[in-house]
Amino acid sequence: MSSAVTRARIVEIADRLFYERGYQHTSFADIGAAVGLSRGNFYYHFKSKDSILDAVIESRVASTRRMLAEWETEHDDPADRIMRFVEIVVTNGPDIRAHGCPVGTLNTELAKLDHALRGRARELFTVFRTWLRDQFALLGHADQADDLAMHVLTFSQGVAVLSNAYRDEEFVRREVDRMRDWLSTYSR
Amino acid sequence: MSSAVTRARIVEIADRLFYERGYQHTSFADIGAAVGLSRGNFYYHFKSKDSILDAVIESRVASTRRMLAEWETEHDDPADRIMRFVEIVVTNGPDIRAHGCPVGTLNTELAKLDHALRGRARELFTVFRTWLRDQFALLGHADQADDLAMHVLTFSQGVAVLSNAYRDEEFVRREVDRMRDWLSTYSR
DNA sequence: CAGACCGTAGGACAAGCGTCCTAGAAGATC
DNA sequence: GATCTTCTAGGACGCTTGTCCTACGGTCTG
Repeated sequence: MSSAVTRARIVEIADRLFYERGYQHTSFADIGAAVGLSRGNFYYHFKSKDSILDAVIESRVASTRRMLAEWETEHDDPADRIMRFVEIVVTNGPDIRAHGCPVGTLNTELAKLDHALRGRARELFTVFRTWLRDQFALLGHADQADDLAMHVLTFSQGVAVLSNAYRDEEFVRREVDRMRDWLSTYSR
Repeated sequence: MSSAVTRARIVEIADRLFYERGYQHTSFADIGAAVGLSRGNFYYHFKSKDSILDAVIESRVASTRRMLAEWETEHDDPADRIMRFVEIVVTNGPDIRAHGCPVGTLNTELAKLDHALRGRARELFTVFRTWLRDQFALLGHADQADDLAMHVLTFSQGVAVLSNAYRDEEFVRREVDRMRDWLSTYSR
């Protein structure tokens, strides 16, 4: 099979495993078994575990950008776009209850490891942050847009951690409602 | 040295290392080196790594209860007590920026590992949750006390994750201010 | 002083890890 | 069809992990 295709499959599966079990707790052998490749053969595609992580982060950044761009075409009102983000914790509820937020948990893990790719992982937050900032600016709050963006991120991370700990769907719904009320005071 | 004293020292040091570097990433050898004991000798005090974790969680639960009891003697107004909790993210700012919230990150890690002690770690959240609930009940909001308690926890976890990712002190301050305003609508 | 007991040191162990190597299969090129 | 490149299998390597064992130095009891 072509190298590019195999590489993409490795990244896709590593992405899922890193999310579900964490980076440290996912071994070369795990990825190899899931992809259907021998462990040693990995070295042809990726020279180290870190380089797989790097590719996974890059892939996540790209797909996040795609998703946000799509939301912009689907909603004209920036407030609707922001709510679309807020509701991720409902839309992806089952995954988040089981494994937390992909962005938050990766950042938390890499911070503990003092990992070289910590900075790259933070970019994932920044993609959302700048996008949210832009939406608040469009709503006429350019002066405090970044602050409001960070507040929305704070909400989503808090909900993710606690819904993961308690596996409580109702709690998520109540927090989303609260967020909707808060957001309405910043809408047109 | 007496067994009880050594045991307590192991727990104390393991507690710190688990917080700073994560559970998985802390080895028997690490703890041994930090305590000043040979690796093998550990088996005299703890029969497994999990049993150390269990002791660490127990110790954290106990010290959290002590702290909360102390806050009750220091503040008569439940709103002041809640603010004392809210301000943890400022008081322990440097640690949280460096290593996240001890409770949140442990729960997140154990969830990924699908670890047997996940439930015990959740107790740490519950200690805060029930205490906050009691404070809101004292403020006359018994009907929605648990919901409000969870909202405060959501705030603290969200702030912890993001201040850890961005190492941003100003952000924390702004979120605490926002929380203070929100809380004032529930005070007497 | 003799013996029992508590705490320790240090290494053996099997397994798993990330990394690396080599030989061969598969496929493309001429 | 021969040759060269691309991809793969499978295992060796050195290291670290959690676990376990045995033998030694202290301390206290009779």
